[in-house]
Amino acid sequence: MTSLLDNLNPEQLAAVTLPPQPALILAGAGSGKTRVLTTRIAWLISTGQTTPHGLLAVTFTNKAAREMLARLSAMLPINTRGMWIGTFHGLCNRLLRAHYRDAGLPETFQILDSADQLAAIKRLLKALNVDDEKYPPRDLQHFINGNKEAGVRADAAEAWDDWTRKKVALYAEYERQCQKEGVVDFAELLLRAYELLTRNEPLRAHYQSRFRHILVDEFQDTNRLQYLWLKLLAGHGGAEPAAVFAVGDDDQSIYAFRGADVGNMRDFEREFAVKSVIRLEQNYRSHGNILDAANAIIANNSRRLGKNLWTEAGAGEPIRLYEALTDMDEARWIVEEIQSLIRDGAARSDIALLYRSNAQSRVLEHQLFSTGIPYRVYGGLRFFERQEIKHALAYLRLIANADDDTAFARVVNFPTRGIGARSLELLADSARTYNTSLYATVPHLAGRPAASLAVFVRLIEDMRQATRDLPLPEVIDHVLEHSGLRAHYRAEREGEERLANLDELLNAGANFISEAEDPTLTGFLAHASLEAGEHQADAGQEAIQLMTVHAAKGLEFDAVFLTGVEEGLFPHENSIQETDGLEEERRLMYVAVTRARKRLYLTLAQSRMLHGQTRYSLKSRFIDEIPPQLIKWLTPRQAAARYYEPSQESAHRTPPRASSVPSRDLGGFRIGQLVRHAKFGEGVIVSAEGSGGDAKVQINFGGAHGIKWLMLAMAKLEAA
DNA sequence: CTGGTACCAATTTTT
DNA sequence: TTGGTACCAG
Repeated sequence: MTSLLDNLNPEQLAAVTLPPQPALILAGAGSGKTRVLTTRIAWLISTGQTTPHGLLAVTFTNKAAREMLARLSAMLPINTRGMWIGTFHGLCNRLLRAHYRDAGLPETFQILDSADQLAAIKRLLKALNVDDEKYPPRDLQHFINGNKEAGVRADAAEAWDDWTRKKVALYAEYERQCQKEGVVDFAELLLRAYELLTRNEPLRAHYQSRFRHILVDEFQDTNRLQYLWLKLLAGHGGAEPAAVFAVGDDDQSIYAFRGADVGNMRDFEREFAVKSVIRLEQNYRSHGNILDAANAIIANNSRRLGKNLWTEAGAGEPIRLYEALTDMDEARWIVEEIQSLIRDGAARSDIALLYRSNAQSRVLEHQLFSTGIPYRVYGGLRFFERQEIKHALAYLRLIANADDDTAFARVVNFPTRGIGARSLELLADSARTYNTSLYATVPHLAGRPAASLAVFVRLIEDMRQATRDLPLPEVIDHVLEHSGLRAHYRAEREGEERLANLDELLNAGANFISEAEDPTLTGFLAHASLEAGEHQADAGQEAIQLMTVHAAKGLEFDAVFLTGVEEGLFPHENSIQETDGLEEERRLMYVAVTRARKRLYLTLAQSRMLHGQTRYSLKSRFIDEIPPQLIKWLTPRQAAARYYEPSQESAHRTPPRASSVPSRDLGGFRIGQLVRHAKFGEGVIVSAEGSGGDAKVQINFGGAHGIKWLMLAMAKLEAA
């Protein structure tokens, strides 16, 4: 029993053994957060304070939930199956399945992923003849999800102008459509579960008395609705509220753009009158210099809950900084450095290349590829998002729930069976008149298109009959064969991979029934929506790891190359306009830096190809926020000066694409040159117009002043 | 219904 | 530059 608590540091121990009361654990990067969370659960159970049945633990990703379960089984000889440990969406799905009638849903309700939701919205706009220029489907999707995540239904949504009123009306129409089809989107899972518990007193009382302990991971990433859901489930304000154990790090909140609200941490502290705030600041991951840099960067943010990382490990190596001329040079240099790291015995999978935006990966990939270094890029399409898989799932969904119009529309003519846009329009109109689903409307239709539609409906009916009593993998196999999907991809020139993926779907089905708690077709379909597949699989593979900084959250590597550390890129130029955008970028920088265990490289390029044109940028302000003594410049100081400066040093260098820049009389200045302006400070000349006395130059001064056009004659520039 | 082409926009993303 | 989408001809 005590062995459970061995090797915890004092703060971790304090957190794990807190009495049952609201607690907020501020867990810094690499401070053993998951360990504290799982040990807390194990401790609660092994000391008899609760049973596996009496607690609920919630995470954001399936990966985190799985890891928690795995660690828990290693700590305690209990069967974790059936425990309420999972993602917000997974747990809400479970709740809604168990009480589908009370929630007003069909037993086999389907879950729309984001792409399905968008398709459903487009279909709705078409059916209602709405101008999708004025109401872009994407905006509407954002509007609907934003409202749902704030806990606001269409009938409660406020509108001050016609445009918003129309959006609210469309939101209401969308709700109706989903209800009719028996489908729920991701946000709906949460909102529906929340409303179920709000309205159904006995049910609420049941779960409130059952879950006496609620543990929340990554609390800083919760949105408003998730917070309300937790508050409700905890019985906050009641006589015997559950003990909510919230773990998070406000400095690692990087998902505000998708609704995460760090404010929930403060609200939690206040509303739950949290007495125990525990800071986990001892870091077990990185060397001192890296932590010092991270601390220094994040100290520039205001409104922090406050935290400073430290380590017992030594200072370690300095942070290496390399400034290249172009993005290609940057990539070339990185790859050379990687080769030398590998020569020195580094494992490829312990080296990561991080970037702010996905577009940056191309150059890096190109260089790695041509050098023959194995690499892996994270963040592409996931298994259940592939076209052929979505098609197969659509057939399965129709078998489970024929009213699912999104699934219907997806495969009614795939493989092609002569059902064109005309017929579908006709069908959709009819469906509107009868207020039935597309599928159910088919028998009402007359004429030629009706015949081919009827054949399709017949096909689905036959498949449903034939698979009624088959085990899941055989159901899938039957559908693949009889839908014509296999034949279609067999005939396609490059269909081999798709065929292989379809076979993989069979395996997924087989795995599912051997492991799942709900081994039904409906269960499998929910699984496919909620767990689209691993972005972060094959971590053990011997390859260099490439990913965005966002995707790297939670991971760690011996050596990290953070690339493109430039104004405009990181911090991203768009973020400057957003409220608190810069602070979120800084948190992102903090996350990036704290991924490194031993060695951190920051790299940047003076010019970079972006959107088909060359862009010139300055080094990121975040570099200036790192104490200079922690940094080792790998670029000689004079080389860090701009190559296009008319100095002897750079005279022998070939300015890239010099010939493509039209030569103009810019009074001795050149495009790309670093200059100083009396008021705006340092900047790079990005482009120019006119020449001689009329010459105007566009200068990128970085975030504070941005990009400006100036009359050369007036600006009194000097070379910096 | 397929294939071509013209146009546009272009962070970050889990469920 | 790239990728996605939207529209038109065959």
